[in-house]
Amino acid sequence: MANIQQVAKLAGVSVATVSRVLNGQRTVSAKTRFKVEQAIEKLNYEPSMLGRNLRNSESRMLLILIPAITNPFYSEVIKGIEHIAISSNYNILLCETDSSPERENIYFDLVRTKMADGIISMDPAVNTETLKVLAKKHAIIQCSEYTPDSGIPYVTIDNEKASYQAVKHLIQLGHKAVAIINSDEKYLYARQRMMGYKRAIMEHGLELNESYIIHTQQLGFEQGQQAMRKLLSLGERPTAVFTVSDLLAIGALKEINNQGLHVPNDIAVAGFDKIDFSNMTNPTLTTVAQPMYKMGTIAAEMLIAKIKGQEVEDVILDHELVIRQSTLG
Amino acid sequence: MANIQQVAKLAGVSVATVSRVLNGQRTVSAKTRFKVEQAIEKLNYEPSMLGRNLRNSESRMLLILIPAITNPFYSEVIKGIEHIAISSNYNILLCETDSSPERENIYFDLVRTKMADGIISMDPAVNTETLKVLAKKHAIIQCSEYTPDSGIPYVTIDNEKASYQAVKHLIQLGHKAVAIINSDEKYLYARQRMMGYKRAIMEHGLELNESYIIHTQQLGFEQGQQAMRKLLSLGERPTAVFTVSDLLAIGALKEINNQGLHVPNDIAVAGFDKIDFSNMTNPTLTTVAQPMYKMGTIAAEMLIAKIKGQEVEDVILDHELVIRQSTLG
DNA sequence: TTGAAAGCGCTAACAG
DNA sequence: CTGTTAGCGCTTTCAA
Repeated sequence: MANIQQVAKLAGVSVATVSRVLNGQRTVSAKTRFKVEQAIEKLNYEPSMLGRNLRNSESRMLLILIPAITNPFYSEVIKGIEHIAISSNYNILLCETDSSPERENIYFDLVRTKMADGIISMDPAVNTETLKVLAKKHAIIQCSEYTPDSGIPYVTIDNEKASYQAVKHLIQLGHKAVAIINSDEKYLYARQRMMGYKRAIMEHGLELNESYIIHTQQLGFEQGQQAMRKLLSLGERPTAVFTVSDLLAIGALKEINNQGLHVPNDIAVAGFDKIDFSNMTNPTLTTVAQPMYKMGTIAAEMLIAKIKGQEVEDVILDHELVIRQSTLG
Repeated sequence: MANIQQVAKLAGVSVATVSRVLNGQRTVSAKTRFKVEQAIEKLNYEPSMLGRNLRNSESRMLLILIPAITNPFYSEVIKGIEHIAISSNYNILLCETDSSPERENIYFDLVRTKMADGIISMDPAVNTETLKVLAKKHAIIQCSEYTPDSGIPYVTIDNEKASYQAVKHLIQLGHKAVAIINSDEKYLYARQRMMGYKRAIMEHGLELNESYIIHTQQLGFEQGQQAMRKLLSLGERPTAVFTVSDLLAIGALKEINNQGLHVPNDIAVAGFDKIDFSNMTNPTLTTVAQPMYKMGTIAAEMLIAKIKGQEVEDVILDHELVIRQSTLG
């Protein structure tokens, strides 16, 4: 591997000049530039980022924290982040925390040790205290889940409203027994979506039935099945179910089918996220579309701005209720 | 941010000694070590990887090339890679090529510029020629899709046999009209799986019907739907379909349902990969299980060995036919 | 327009 | 057991 010295020698110039050519500075004469380019070509030279990064005291890496890589919601957001990162000459360090604090801490070290220039945290289970401390010295953005009044900039949607609209949709279809499958309310989004649910129930003069409120530890398919099983075992079972993730909804769908019931005729189901799979089920799933890709691009732009030392504002993106077969009674 | 100099000064030792403590060398007296640790603590010091990496001429990053991050097959493999990487003190640079050569080349630059120590390529559409050239100077492993006789080590499964077994399973259920939805045969795995299909057909004395062979450009849900639509429009439609990905199978399932037919009674369906979703469909999907996580761990181990300069052998892992509802007539 | 030289933060060879 | 020193490959000031 050639280095900048050898290029300089072959071109008969100083390393400074080679560096100038490398960085496209205009203060190099055409003749010199040509000589340098020739030398670069001949030696097959590629500048080492190791040297450049040390000198510039940056890594040009963005650390992305997600709880689980297999969750399609995150995949889509990451696509957006990647798009912006690449065009700004950054790369992505994708890290799966499994919502484990130890793992999380290993990854935080990446920014402490300068291996990453900033963090986009998408993990609802992130240790907020650590994050706040870290945010004092490093560029950090929260995406989707956030920490109010922490001073850490975030991009998200209006979860309360989204949830309200989904539940309202179910109620307007004539449903009076509407259940919710929510995740643990230690998460902000879960609390917000619960508020939306309750507001919709109240505003339409329905009764809040505690047995129609199920909490799950995770947002997966199995949890959806289990939760639905509980709901179906009730004396008076709900006629509609709103779940806070599509995976939960797909699990619920499956369980309803398994018990010989029909969606939406017996029970209507609405999910959240609009992951690709929500359109592959039978029936297709009514769901709240989050602008995942957009969310990713905005988060990346915010982070890069923050790294540059600019001030950034919180962003709340629009969502959209997508009505499909699972609620078309 | 404190650096090693400041720690040395505060501890009253040389930077060399601090470095020794940092790297856990035994040649430091307990007393000195203690002083250094105190200083590190007090200054809240974290060693910069930028300096270390330049000095060691390594980045401790592994570049993972995948065609699409949203494909659950890759997510699972990545989990395996990540597990090994983390325990060997490496990090993952996840790069989505979209099977685009330009994009791919940008990522190859990461290894050329020392931002990554090696590559695990999982992209079937990777430019083999470039990869071969790169492999002369850099550590490269292929995972799942590979290039025979290229000298690039790989980990994969026996695609021909897997395909053969799946099709044989369908035939043994009594099906005589078995179709295959395959991807473009410019890919090795597609050719191998086609061979397995043909062998199964031949060995059981069935006739090879060209109209039962469909090729798709991608492995997604929509392509599965479209392919199935073609098959269903045939005068004599197949009674069983084998697809080379679960997403294709799920698309096929959907299309069959849409046309008012029943799986498996009217048409049996078998997929490939055993992604999580293959168990969420209704009916659940018969599929060939690839050991995705295992494949990831092996690929990572191979790559790290290769980076260390060791010789590595190709690995062929076992697969397994998982029989579920979609073929239980 | 160009070059000399300092230095980013670290590790390791060598000397003591 | 510990310190001195060179140097990894680059960028950037300063001077010419």
